[in-house]
Amino acid sequence: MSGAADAIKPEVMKQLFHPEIEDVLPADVFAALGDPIRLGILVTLADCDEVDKARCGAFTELASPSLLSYHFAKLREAGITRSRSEGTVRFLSIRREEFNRRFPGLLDSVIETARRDPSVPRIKLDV
Amino acid sequence: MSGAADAIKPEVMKQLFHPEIEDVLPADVFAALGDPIRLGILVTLADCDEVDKARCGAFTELASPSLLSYHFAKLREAGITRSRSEGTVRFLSIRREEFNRRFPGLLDSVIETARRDPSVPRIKLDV
DNA sequence: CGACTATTTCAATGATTGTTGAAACATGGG
DNA sequence: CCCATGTTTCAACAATCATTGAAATAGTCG
Repeated sequence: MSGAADAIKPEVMKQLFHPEIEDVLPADVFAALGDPIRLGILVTLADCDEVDKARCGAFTELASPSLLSYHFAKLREAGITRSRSEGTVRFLSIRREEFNRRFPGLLDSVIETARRDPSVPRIKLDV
Repeated sequence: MSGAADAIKPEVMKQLFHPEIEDVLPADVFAALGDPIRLGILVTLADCDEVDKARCGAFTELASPSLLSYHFAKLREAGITRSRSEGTVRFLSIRREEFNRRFPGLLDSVIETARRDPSVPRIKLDV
């Protein structure tokens, strides 16, 4: 429109839906946890969360890209994770503080449960 | 077979399947918890578990008998509850000790989570 | 712009789920 | 034995789920 070059464009990829934490229902949370791949994503995130640098593309050992995207959406829509875009890459993290406020103590025991169990697949993120 | 009258017949209703607690997988547990009616059954049981006198028929506020039976089976097959028959009636209880041994701390935070949330239906058992 | 990479979306599929109502089964009591 | 009661099973159904592969989209870099 104006003659000025739109040089400084803040990288804003399409925003994905994240529910308000108050709107998250327990049954939906548990349903989201009821799949081994998603539990694998969760424990992998939990073991990497301190750096907050878990690229979506780093999970390909768990499933194909498109299937991963499906499972990422399930976790995100259940209020468990947050997806943040940075340039061409998308990062995934656990909504720890919010989730702990909404369901105190639940996340820790879920993660511990999943972490302890060999049926839950996990990968080593190369951060 | 023998001429003796089979007078003393211990009341044995058809045995329902209960998995060994070691065979229970976290993903199946969470899937079983991923339904509001089943969470309602669980918190109702939790609030009545001390007496261990929760008749299956006492849950009819939550759903129809046949639907209840379906949800009871889900909880049972996920290793969360135990169904015990006594004459014509069936009683339901939480497999607390076993479950706590298998997944330490999980059950308590699940029950707390469900108990706190108004989206989980609950009933008052008339014991 | 055009090629390239990362990720999501779409369409299609078979499997599983939650629900309903009718039928079957088990037990106890006349 | 027949009946009443409590509970499960069965058959059906629409809805959702997990999975696949191809296509679309967003951003980066030449």
